[in-house]
Amino acid sequence: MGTGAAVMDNLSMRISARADYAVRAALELAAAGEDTSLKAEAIAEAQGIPHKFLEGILGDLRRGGLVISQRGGKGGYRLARPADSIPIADVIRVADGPLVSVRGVRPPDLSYIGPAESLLPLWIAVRANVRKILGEVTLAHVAAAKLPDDVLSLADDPEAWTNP
Amino acid sequence: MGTGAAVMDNLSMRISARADYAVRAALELAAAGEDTSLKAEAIAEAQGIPHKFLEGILGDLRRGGLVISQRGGKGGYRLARPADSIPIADVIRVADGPLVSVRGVRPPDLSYIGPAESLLPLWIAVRANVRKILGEVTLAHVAAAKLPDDVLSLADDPEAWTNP
DNA sequence: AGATTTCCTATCGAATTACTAGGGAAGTGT
DNA sequence: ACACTTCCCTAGTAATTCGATAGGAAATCT
Repeated sequence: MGTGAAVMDNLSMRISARADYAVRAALELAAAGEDTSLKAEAIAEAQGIPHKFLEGILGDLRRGGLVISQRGGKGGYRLARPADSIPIADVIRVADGPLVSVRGVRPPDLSYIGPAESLLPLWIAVRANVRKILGEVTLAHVAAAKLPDDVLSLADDPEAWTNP
Repeated sequence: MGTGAAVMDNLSMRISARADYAVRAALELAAAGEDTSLKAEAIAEAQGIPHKFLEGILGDLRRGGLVISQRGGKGGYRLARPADSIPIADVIRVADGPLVSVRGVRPPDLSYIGPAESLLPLWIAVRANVRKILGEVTLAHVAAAKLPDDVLSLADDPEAWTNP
């Protein structure tokens, strides 16, 4: 579980508890295999996620078509597709909902004037780049601890781990 | 304005009003030139930013060493350094805090277990990527509407402007 | 002095986030 | 039929954050 500084945050890019929990739950399912069902309680236990909170998130994953559920004694959740066909981006999107915004306004609706005119293409570029990574890396990659080389090389740069 | 996709859905990437306003104010100063002072009210007017709100943001930029202020009749704000030596990342960080966070915690302070172990390097890679762009593009680039080629090519990909 | 403009503190409502509570619906084994 | 399990749904809530506003003190110019 993530223990550490309870500092302020929230800047240009932030991954919410919901998104983080959703990905970790999906990874647990990926590790169990496409044909094995896990109960919400077991996932919550394994990843240290509040169980009732997780239930809501798993509901989102189900409605998003990423996960299949079954109730009753032998019930639980399992992945709807092979883990190598589910990018991390999908999980985050389904759990966290529509959420690309500048000041709560969607980019196409922004009007920048004067010297700020080129700001929009910049935001778009950043977003495209983030999506390139999270759309390329799948649950299978992370669960097997085998990230694609280009992603790994980004993370290997020592400067990437420093503060600001 | 381009009314392209109505739902610019996607990953949890959000630029706060504070960060957006801070960058736009800095761009206005960049356009004015390093030696020209602009009054907060003038910047607020030019960019359509609530003037009292902007005052607080400019205070942050000053404390962050990006801007120099002068009070009194001929006072105002001006850049502390040449516009081509101030990356957008610096402005956002100073105005809004760290650039990327997971659940309010900065990536290096997270700890993951089980199949989620490789999540940390993934977040680090994403963060490094965001930093690469926003650390490369300066106020001068945006104010002159001349983004670096590699950034421009990312934004030019039509798919970058569409939905999931 | 008098006008101007930054600077500081304090407050506010609305929204969002991360969770909690309780109970009903659907499925399973005896 | 019955008990038990597990998902499913709706509400609520405490804490924080966000965007914005107000009033006035301190500095600087003419």
